Amino acid sequence: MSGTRDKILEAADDLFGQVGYDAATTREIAERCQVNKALIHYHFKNKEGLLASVLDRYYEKLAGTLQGALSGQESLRERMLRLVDTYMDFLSENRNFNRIVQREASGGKHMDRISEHMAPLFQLGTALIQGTYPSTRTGEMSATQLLVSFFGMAINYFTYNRLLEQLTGADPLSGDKLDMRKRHLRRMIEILVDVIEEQESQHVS
Amino acid sequence: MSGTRDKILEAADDLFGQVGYDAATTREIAERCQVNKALIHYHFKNKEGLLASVLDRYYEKLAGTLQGALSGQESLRERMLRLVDTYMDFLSENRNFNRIVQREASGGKHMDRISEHMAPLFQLGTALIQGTYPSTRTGEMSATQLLVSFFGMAINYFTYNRLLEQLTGADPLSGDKLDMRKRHLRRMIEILVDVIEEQESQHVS
Amino acid sequence: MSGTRDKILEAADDLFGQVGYDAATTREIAERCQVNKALIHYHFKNKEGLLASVLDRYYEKLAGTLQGALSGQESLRERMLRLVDTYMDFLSENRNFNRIVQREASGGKHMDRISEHMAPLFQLGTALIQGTYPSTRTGEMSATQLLVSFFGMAINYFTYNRLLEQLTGADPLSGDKLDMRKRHLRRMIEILVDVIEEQESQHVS
Amino acid sequence: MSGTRDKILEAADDLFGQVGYDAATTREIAERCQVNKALIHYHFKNKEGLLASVLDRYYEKLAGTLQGALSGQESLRERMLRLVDTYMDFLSENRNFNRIVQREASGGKHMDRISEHMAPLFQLGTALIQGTYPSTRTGEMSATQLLVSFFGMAINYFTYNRLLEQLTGADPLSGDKLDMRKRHLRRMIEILVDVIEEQESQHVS
DNA sequence: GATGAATGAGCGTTCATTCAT
DNA sequence: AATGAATGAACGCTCATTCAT
Repeated sequence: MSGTRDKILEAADDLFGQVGYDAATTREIAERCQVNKALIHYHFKNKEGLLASVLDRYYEKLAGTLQGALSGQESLRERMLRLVDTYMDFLSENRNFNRIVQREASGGKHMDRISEHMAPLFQLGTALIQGTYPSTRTGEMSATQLLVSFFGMAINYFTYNRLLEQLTGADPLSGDKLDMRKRHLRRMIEILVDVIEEQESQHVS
Repeated sequence: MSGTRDKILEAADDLFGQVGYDAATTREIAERCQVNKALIHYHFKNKEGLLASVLDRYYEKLAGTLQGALSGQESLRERMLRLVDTYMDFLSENRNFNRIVQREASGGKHMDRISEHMAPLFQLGTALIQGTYPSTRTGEMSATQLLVSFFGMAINYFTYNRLLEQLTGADPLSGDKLDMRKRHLRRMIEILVDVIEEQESQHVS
Repeated sequence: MSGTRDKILEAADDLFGQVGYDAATTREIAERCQVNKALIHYHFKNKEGLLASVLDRYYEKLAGTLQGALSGQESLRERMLRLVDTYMDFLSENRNFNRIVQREASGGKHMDRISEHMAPLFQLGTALIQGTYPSTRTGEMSATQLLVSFFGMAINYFTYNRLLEQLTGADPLSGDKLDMRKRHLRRMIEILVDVIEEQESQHVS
Repeated sequence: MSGTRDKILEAADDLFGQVGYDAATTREIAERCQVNKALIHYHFKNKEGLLASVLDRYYEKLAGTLQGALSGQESLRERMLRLVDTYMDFLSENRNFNRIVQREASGGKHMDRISEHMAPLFQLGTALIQGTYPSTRTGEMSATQLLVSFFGMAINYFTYNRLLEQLTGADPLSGDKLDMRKRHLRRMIEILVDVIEEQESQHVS
């Protein structure tokens, strides 16, 4: 049993989340989990491999979580409402995830690795929407445009939580505030699905 | 004449945008603009001071741009439609801006400086919306929630443009694609303002 | 085996002695002992830590040496005569010691560390003298005044040895000249102990 | 009128005294006297030239002071008593002098310059003593030995004033304490001149 | 005399990584 | 699986000094 590997992963996850990949040092990671510095390279080959493992772990968890939310027999509207909740919960419970991904996705050498992880999730989403609503295949309200928007709405609440905290004086990640945000996003879903369904009826005719 | 200062700013802007603040080195910045390494510290005191100057320059430009878009006698709806266009153009013409800000806003030591810059812009936005639509003072469709959402929709298109490129096979930042995104966002504005105005009429009664 | 640590200490000792702490560079220390520059920081954390270790080593040696000289059953006069010899031998055999200490004791950031090392030695000396000759507790011939004087007589011969060399044309640190200096200091001891014992007899009456 | 030159000298004197030649930077010297950094090189050629000027100024002052004390028709004993007072006053009024000299005399590249300054003063002293007391030409109580001793007694009180302050809890450079030290040194003169005069009478016979 | 900009060398320090044990 | 020592490259930064104006 290699509890060491997990301890390193945990520490790296924390430090990457707090200061970013480049500012994080193997020395501090090793110190945080009380492990010899050289062991990081023994277990993960190098610093990049460590980040890859951290990301892999997250996307594995995320894929499972989202799949669970998307499956089922309810209407797409219902499943999307559930998805938003699930995703917000995931971001809330794994705050380092968004911190790491937002940073590395904004350019730099790890951008592609993240793209690779997200592509199948994104494609699953567009396929699902387009399957139900053919009118979303193209145009200004295409599934792609909608997904990017929803993705942005969800993620940015976490990315700029410090700004929001400063502006509102309250912790945006507390249970209350997070619930309000989830209500907002569900409302957005309702509004947009209404719009799409109306557009769909015109599209068919 | 202090063209040197500007040359350094330009180079730093580029490198910060490409690899991030931490991965950027003063040595490479100096090389890129053919300037002595020590001059960076002469003109900006610090690597941190250099980032601060880069950010200041952007937020100065942005504040001017947004103010121009928000002023005028048209309805708020009109002004918001114009604002979205203006903001998207700004992000398109200053692509490093989003790269730098997204990274540094996701935690780390420069988060607060960014918050300080964005706070007044954000407050201006909420004040404007709440002034016209009192029903947006609280609740799931509050001005704050709406602003975070719009901000996220706009920004994320740029943040994940590489993912979109990979998925669609086309450059999301080309004129065509960018116009489509702007149309999407304007449509979102129309939809939401409709919703708010209806909600407003009920709120008054 | 940590011979590396000692090699670094030796080289640092030499260079600090020759050019002073500030003018000494870690790079040259590393070169002198054929050791990787980074190892200095691995073993001593800091350039400051390196100086601290150099000083500690000296004061440890010195404390042992002086304790050996002061112990015994002979009269204080005898022990002081022996002490002077021992101290002069120590300074002669560890010439960098005086060079380093004189420089750093003359103000600057390491002054306090040196004071801390010397304080117990100094206090031991005064206690010993005052114990034997109560009349030296205060006044112009107090133990403190006498110790400072003797300390100065001994040290300055080394500090200004280059001046003396220039004036006399001979090496003041050669065996002959050093012996003469030791005879001078012993004679000073004899003279002053005579004075103190006479003063003591008047003091008692 | 070049008040600038003097302002620089003053600032350099202070900083050299506080942190030493190597740790002092031209930038801080320039800042302290509100003068452009480049002007230091205009007025003093380089940093070494600045130290040379600082030292020259001191030794000029010192030579005048000592000459005044040594001249006169009184006995050598009287003149030496006066000299000790004068010298201690000089050290007290020019505390940076001793700080700078002790540091640079302890090895390093400025040692020789200091030796050159001190040699004539030292030779004057030995000539004077040997002229009056021929028995001090050689031996353990030679004029040279005596001068080194007195020099050391005087100087070391200032060099180790911080240690003394820590040990006694009082400022050794206050008027009271300084007077006591001067009394001690005068007493030492009396004692030693007595010894020499006795030795002299035996030497003649 | 005085200044702001510029320079090249070098500073102490830290990095990810390797290696022998 | 684990460790302490070692490595070479590079880091941000500061230095004394120069130069054109």
